[in-house]
Amino acid sequence: MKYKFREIEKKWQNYWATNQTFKAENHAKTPKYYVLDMFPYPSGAGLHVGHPLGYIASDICARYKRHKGFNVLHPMGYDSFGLPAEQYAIQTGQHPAITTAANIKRYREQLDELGFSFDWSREVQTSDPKYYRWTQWVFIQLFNSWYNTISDTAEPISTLESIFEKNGNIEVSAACDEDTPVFTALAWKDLTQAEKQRILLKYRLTYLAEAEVNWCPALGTVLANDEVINGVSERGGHPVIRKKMTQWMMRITAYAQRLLDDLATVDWPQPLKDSQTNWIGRSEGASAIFNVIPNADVEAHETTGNADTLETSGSHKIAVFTTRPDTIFGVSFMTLAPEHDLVDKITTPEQKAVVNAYVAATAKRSERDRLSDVKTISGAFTGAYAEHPFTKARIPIWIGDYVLAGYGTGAVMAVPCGDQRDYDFAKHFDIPIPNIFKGVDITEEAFADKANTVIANSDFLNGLDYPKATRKVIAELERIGQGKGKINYRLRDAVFSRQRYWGEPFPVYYDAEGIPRMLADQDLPLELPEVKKYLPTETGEPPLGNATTWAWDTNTRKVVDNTRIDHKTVFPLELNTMPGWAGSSQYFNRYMDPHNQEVIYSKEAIDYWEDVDLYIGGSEHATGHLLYSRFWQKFMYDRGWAPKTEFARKLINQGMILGTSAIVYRVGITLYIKVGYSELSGRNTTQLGDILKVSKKNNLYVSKGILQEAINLKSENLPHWGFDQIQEIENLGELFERVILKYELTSEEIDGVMSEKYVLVYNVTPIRLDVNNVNSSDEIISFADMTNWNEHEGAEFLLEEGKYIVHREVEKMSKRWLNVVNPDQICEDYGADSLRLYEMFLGPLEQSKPWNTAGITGVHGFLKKLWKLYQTVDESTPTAENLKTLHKTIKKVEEDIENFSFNTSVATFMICVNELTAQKCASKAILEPLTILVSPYAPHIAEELWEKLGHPESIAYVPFPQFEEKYLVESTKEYPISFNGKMRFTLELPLDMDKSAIESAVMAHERTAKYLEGRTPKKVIVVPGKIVNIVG
RNA sequence: GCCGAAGUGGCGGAAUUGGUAGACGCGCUGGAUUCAAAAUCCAGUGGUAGCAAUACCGUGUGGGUUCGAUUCCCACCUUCGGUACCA
Repeated sequence: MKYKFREIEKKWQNYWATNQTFKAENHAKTPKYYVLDMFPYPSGAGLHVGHPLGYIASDICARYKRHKGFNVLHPMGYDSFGLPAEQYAIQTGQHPAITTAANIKRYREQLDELGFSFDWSREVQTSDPKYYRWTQWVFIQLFNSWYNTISDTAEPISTLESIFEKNGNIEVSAACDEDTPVFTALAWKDLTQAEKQRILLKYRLTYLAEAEVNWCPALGTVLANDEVINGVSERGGHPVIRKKMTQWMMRITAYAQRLLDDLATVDWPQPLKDSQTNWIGRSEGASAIFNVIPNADVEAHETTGNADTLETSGSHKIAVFTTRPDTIFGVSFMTLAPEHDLVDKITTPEQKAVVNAYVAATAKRSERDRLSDVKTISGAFTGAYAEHPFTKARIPIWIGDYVLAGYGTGAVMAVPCGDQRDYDFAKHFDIPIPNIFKGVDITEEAFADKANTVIANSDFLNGLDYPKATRKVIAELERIGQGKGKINYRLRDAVFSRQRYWGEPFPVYYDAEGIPRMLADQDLPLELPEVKKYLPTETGEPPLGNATTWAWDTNTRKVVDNTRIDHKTVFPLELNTMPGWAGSSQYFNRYMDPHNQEVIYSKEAIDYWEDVDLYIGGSEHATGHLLYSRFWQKFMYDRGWAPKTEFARKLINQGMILGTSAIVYRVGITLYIKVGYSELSGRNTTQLGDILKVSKKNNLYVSKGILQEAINLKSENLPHWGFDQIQEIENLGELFERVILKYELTSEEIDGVMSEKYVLVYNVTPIRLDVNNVNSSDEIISFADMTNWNEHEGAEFLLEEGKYIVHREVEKMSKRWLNVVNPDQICEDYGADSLRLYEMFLGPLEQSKPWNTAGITGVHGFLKKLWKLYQTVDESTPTAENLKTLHKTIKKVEEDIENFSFNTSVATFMICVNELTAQKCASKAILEPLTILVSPYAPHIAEELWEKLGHPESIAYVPFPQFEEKYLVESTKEYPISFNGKMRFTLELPLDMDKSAIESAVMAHERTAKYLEGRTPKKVIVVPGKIVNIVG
């Protein structure tokens, strides 16, 4: 009988669905096991063969654990809020819910085709009001909580209010805004309700704050850092400015230390833990306060300003954070970030113009742009001076964009002798560089070697090393009240507002005083309103500003028409929506009890399932989803809603499956670009005509626009570009994927820059061939005969329009690159079981590897052989050989699954089937357990064979075969006999033979004599059971 | 720059408490079957030399430890991923 995989697979997929084979119960006598995949965003493109990799691995684990007697929870759902659906809505007017539903339907079909053992009865969709009701609920709980840094836990805000009533906030130690005032109980009682709320907002775990964002006025939205390139928006090229906007924030920084510490408790990949550690960025040091020396001119100037600044003028303090407090006597200036609040207040009238110009210039640049341009030193002197806390010396205060507003206090005490950035700044602006290191030359560069530091010229620190000096100076700073030891984190509170339509609405309205108020739990969900258009409003409000029914009636507790807003009982609702990570930060817990309408999940459910035993997903979520989820989980734990502080015990990052793109380059006009040697570092071995990949690594970006412009010029008119132009062409949006470079000159010195090179750029409009349909691209119709483009790698074609080169590149699968391989077609041609096996067989799960459809015939052939093996099954007693093959396989497969080494177990299956076929094994006693072994990997064929073996019920819960050592016990060993470490021949000897007996047996062998050529061996190494090595 | 991962046949990869390098599969070569093809089956397949037995070389490069190194140590090169004026 033929292996009709299509029929078999359909049959069992229907069986599983009809019988709800994989429905998990929230209770069982057996232990629980929770296997989770990172749920997908249902994109319009559907799945490609790379997507299911992790799902297949997790499905194997889930099925294996069922055989092992665990109660397995293996759910799936969709992270269905997101940008693509919204963009599609903007373009077509189609409601995102409609596109999303269609995409989910398509995803579901594709997933079902692959035979996953998901418990679909627990499906969640983040854009479903029944789901996001609970996202909103968590938000409310965060709002109603504060972080007590003494108990180191989140507590209900009501506890804080009662403390305020009794004692004010003097005794309170909490994660709160920097500008929180100190008050007594008496003062608290005198405050109005609104004032009290404003204070409480400074403590809440989610709060409103002015955050600096990339604002694009033309698009009317905030852009993420990676959506801004060279100060303009990636799409449309509109100018982007840095702007402060009121945004919802998450006080994740309250959890920084715990997020760091608890990494030690989870079994996650080290690289992922490292990225989280870096992201949190803990550094130890000290904070120090420098007093600004009052300046009469500034104060005179300020009196003309508003009254607010007047009361604080004259007593400005600059707080800095430093990891090197021991170098405090080396301070020769201070630098503030251009955005620093004090800049305006301390700048002298003479310097005002210069400073304002500099601040304005910096504001125009995006943060990313600033960071990418580290070579240019710029800054301005404020005219103000600060007083050194110890020497009382006058220290000039500068502003410079090398100081970032968002890190530390946005101000640094500059120690040019000990920090290269300060050193460069000092050199550039001719600021003195005092040396405070003993026996160190600082004429060329700063000295930053902590380990070899001996402090000099530093009063009470003289002669001390780094740790001693640090301790001493911190003690001194504390004594004079101008500083203390401090731990600083790079982690910032997360902006939680998005000016988007397709996201969770905040369950928030604003009262008459503009204070945010939460909806009551029972009023949730607050559903997304209908809007006529999905773009920002003309006044620059987020898309929800277009909704006409978007006001909250506190009497009826219903959403009502905006016209009814009276700020008495009807109030405006929040217009922002939540970011993508909101919905994914709790879904793993919601799966435990997904249909609960009373609570987010029942206590029984979460006490039973506790946490995820195995979480599989991509490493791109290392610092986003996984950090935010850990934060939410800790919060839920603190408030008693979750029994575990970490939601996932073990995590595996599956690698990417890469596609092979076919790219045709048209070799266009040559163009001269001067490239600094540094831009091509490491590539000085490039040969004439090499195809050089343009990437971050060599920092040479060439924009389409510039090339097209240049192509229109004749070579003699080409501009002689200098470094400024190079700077300009870096970072431009539309990047070429490849540039074919040809070196013309080796080196030259221009403008004092060493080793510059002229590079002849042959280019180059890469044309991509659709690897699935080479003939489809009109542009390269000339290549129509290249159906087997693989063979044309590197081939050059001379056509009328010019010269073309064909190139293959392995890269991420993407619709855009035309290199996507569709799993549907594979399932059609070879079956889901083949696809599952093949994806596992490709290589280690964690590794990225290229896809090559041709190879699937190997595993498909294996399945056919397996099928054949079962054609004549009998009740015969298995031979010792049969049993050995089987138990060897059981052992290896079991080990492999436990180690997530799926590729090697597929190889083991192949060996097993090859051996059993050779042995002509037909024994049911062998084939029955083999079916179970294979079933997690190739479930359809396993079910079918199981049925053929006479079992009416599904194989899914049949116990895993028990490995028995006794079948593998050997009496002899094929000893490799080596001479000087080189294996020459093998010799079969009894395993129980002792060392000396082995030695004499080997020495007596005729071939030993041959290799010794009459010499007496110096030494004979015998490792019983392993090897014999004769040293001659 | 910093942090991390990795370099093994034509390709994907296997083997690590140091013990027969290249399992398994793809591809390729030859053969069987077929009118032919597909499919299937058999044999071979790291490189060099040789009819062969066999010899030498071989796990990014250079050293080292060891009877023995893909595995351990030192230095370096390359590729990939992340991150970056973090004070």
